[in-house]
Amino acid sequence: MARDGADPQTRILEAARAEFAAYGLAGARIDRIAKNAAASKERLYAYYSDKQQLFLDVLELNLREFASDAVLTDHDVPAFAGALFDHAVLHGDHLRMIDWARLETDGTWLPALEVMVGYRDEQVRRIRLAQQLGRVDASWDPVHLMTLIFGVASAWMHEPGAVAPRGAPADPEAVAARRASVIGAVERLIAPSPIGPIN
Amino acid sequence: MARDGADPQTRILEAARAEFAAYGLAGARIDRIAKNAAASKERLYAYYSDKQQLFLDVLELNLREFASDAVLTDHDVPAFAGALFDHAVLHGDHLRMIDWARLETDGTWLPALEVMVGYRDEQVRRIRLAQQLGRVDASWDPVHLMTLIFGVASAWMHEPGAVAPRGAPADPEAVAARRASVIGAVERLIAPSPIGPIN
DNA sequence: CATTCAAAACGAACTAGTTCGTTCGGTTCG
DNA sequence: CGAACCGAACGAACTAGTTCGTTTTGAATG
Repeated sequence: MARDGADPQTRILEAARAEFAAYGLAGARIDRIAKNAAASKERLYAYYSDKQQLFLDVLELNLREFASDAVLTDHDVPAFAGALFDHAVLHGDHLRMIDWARLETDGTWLPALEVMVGYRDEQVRRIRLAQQLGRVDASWDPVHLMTLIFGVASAWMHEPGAVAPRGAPADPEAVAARRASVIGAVERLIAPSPIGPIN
Repeated sequence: MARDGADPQTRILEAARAEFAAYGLAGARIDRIAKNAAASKERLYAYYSDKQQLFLDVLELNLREFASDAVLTDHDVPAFAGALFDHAVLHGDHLRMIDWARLETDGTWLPALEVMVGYRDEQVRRIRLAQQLGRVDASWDPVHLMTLIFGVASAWMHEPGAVAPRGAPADPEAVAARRASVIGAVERLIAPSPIGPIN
């Protein structure tokens, strides 16, 4: 499954990534991680103190990749939403991992959580700048708008009706249509002065 | 925890509701459910065939309550979003339960899923009607819009940054502000012909 | 009102299986 | 040689589900 030429530590982390995303912290099996990593449990526990620590390491890694992948640039908020959507589609595991963490932990992410908070604050700052530049309606609370954009971009991943039976077929045409809807929605959200004076 | 005067079967179901919402299917403990229900395991297994069946029963119950609680009426889509938001705030357990089910099952909800699909289809139908009445921009694919509205209404529950440490303080003022943002967002989403001809 | 009796419920122990984390002898490789 | 690694096994803890003897309930009956 994951017998890359990489060193065992990396192979284990990579296998853990898939395992935790699929089954969560409680459902993940250490034996399965070791097996899929083509490594021994002895090695796994040589590198990671215990199951939960491995879980948190995986979570932090995912969040770092996410935070460096989907960034608000050029004050283009719709494009940002598109990037969020793309990341969610391409790395569905990351979204699942965040959900697992939210559900299974009592808030002791500490290291991983800081990554998320720092990322969030930075994007909020950029939204505020976009507002000053007139690209985003100034009446929005930027923190609220940020949350709403996340909600819109990940709407399809949390859709209760869409129970893609473990690994969606991911019809490219449907995905493109959804992406367009997300971007269109965000454009409507940020449109300046929808009622107020015409510039 | 839940020693209502009700019969054991109901007490068990109620205790299971809290247990599964908090810990999920894998994390829930049968012993804990029985204890909190002030019932014996012997009774639990007399009423429910096994753990997963109990989980699915709880899920279906939650979905039914949800489906009868948040309904699109009077072609008022923003009010519908408000109702969704209110339900999510008041019954955070239901949202958690849906997330658990999405993450922990391979799609074998069958009974519970039909409730959700039926509900979803009905609301989509009403959105389509609202479009015909000019209350919602006709250029929206109603299914897409439905998903987006769900995403907006539940944005705060899926917010990765907001790690309300198990049972949020739920500052009423902040909740009201979030509710207003959700409704405002949906109003912007559905506003007819933002660019097209002026009727 | 008192008695009876079967169903419902309790509680505690038990079975059988699973899983984390550890240990250890053997093997490869630098 | 020694460090890294594997594979296999093991112990301890935990947990779903079962069993069984006892107690409570509640309705019918005399």
